[in-house]
Amino acid sequence: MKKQPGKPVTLAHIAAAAGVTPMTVSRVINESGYVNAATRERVRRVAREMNYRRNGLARGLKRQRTETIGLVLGDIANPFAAELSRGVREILEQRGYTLFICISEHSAKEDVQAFDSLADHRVDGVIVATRASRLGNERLQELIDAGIPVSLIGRDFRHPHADLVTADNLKGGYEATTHLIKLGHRRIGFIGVSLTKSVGLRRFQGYLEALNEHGLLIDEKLIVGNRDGNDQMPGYSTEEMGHDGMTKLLSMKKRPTAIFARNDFTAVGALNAIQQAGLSVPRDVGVVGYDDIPLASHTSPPLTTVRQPTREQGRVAAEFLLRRIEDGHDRPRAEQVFDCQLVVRESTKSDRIKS
Amino acid sequence: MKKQPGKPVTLAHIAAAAGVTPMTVSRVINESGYVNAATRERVRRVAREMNYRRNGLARGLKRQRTETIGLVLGDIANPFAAELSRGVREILEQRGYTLFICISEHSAKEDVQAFDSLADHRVDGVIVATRASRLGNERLQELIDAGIPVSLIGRDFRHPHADLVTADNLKGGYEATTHLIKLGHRRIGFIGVSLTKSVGLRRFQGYLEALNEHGLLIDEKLIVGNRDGNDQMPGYSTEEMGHDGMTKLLSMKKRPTAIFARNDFTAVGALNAIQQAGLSVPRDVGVVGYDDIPLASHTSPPLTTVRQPTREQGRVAAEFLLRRIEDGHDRPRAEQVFDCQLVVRESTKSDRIKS
DNA sequence: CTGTTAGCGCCTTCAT
DNA sequence: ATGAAGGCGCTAACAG
Repeated sequence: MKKQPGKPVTLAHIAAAAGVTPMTVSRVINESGYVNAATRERVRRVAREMNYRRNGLARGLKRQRTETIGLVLGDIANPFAAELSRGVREILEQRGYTLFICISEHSAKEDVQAFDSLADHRVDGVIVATRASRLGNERLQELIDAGIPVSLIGRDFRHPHADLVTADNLKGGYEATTHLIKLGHRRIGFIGVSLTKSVGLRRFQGYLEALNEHGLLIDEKLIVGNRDGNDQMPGYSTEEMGHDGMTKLLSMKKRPTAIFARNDFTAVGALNAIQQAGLSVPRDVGVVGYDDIPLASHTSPPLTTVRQPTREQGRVAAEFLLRRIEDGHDRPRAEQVFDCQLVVRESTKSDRIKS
Repeated sequence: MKKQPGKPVTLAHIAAAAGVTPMTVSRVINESGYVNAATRERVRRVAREMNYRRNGLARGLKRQRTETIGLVLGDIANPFAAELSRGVREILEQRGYTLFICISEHSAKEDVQAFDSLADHRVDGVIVATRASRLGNERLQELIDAGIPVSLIGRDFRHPHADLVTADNLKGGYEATTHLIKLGHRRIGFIGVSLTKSVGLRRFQGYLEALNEHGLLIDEKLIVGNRDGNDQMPGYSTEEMGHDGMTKLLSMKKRPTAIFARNDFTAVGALNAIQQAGLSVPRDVGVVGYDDIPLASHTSPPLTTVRQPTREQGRVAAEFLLRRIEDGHDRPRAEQVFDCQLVVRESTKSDRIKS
């Protein structure tokens, strides 16, 4: 048993070099079972000298688990996704799991590819934080039925054996809009509707409900975004949507006195469009965003927004998943809905509304 | 061979159900070798009905490759990292590889963990885009020596058998600073020095060289940041550093007339600090950032910055890696340095400098 | 404390 | 066009 140059070192190589069997080496590497102290040291030394790396494929194949979790994200350039993954990692790390992230760039096809890759490589479970799609949901269904533990974050999909974590975006949208109404605004615009993103849709519904409940008419002309369902654009470029949408709203004969943007990036784009038009926030137009990204407190003026406990959602999703991995596929689904919190800053601190 | 509920379906299960041997099923699944058309259809149907998913561990173990690439990123909430990963994915996808991303949160320890996880799970190669550290470099060295193909992006580490892609940050910093000097600025601040991030360090060196070469004195008081080397903060929160650094600079008796920020987030923070102080950009203070993130063209005023071909760097790193995987470990190292490009926008469009 | 046996699920090779 | 044998590298279970 001589090591070939180029081929990876195996337990057998080390065993031969140390004059023991592969099993003993395995015990040393995994620190399991009894091994004579002297033998252990010798094996350790040889393994180190030969630059041994264990083969996770063989190990996983034998043990039927890989201590590995997959996370599917739609968009990597996104403070929300980042914060989520931090929460997930926090939990996984302390439980000894490794996290592999797959990006689907908001495409259903790549979503499916990500699921397949992770399932094929036998991760012990998958956390899915991409938005729903017919294709994606179908494959997800298959995965779960095949017994792969799945935990969902903010994805509009239910299955009796998949856990779900969401934020109450409807209520968040409702509160953001109500905040503007209470400040005296009567013509409130919405920037960033899209028919495919369920999360944004919820926020929009909250906006509609608030208007309704306060007896305000819904004016379609105050609602902008890409409503044709064609929104392949990555999340971060919504600054552009905010900018363009706001510019459009400002060109109206009776422009809105305030706007609610579907997320903070959109709001920042709107902020700049307003300032470029020579108007002032919040004096001429009040602005509310959503997500409370780090930038939100550093814009000028600082942005009123709705905060959701993002990291906590990641943590809980990870905990749900680990529990499911331990308890097995039959565990009934857990669901947790998190409250959102309005964060009032300067961008709505208006005391007189121009009508 | 009856399928146990709960256990995954294997080739053997399908073979039994379809009345063939596992080998035939394997040929159908992989579309390799001759299989009778009728048999093929039958096997396909059974596989579909049983919701078969191939076991990538067994497959990889046998074939000695997984068609899988690992990407190690320091910070996920970062347009730069996002753009990089898009470039990488573009190439990998068309070549049939799957990408798994690991995040190290800018910690050397987690960097090493990521390397180990990926190596253990036998990815075919690793792309590393985290900043250098002693620990990380040591382990990287071991990986490469063990024969794992490695491609580096913007990481200050050289090895005869690892490829490297970088942007010329020194030149970029030099040109950004020279731009300000040519506009007439004489007191130019730098925000965001840190002794550990080599990339930022290069930009800073460019700043120093430009000052030197134009006969300007270097004023230490104009240089702010966390110089104690203690910068565990994630990249995106550098808005805070920009804000705080700028505030500090503005409180000086002779404040700078322009600043160069180590990246766009820092610059945005500075922008807002300036405006909160009641001053105007570029009239009172000119601002230059670095990276040309999408936000940069949507700030008010739009931000002058330095663009690097980020996605292209990802593409080239991926191409280097694939070539190395094909050619084997002995392939000599490839290195490509990309030029950066100054993008002039409103934040430096000053025609009169207040001194 | 250490070794032997066997098999995880798949695919390469050779045989039919 | 299909099957049989064997082994990738590792470890559970049992034997000594």
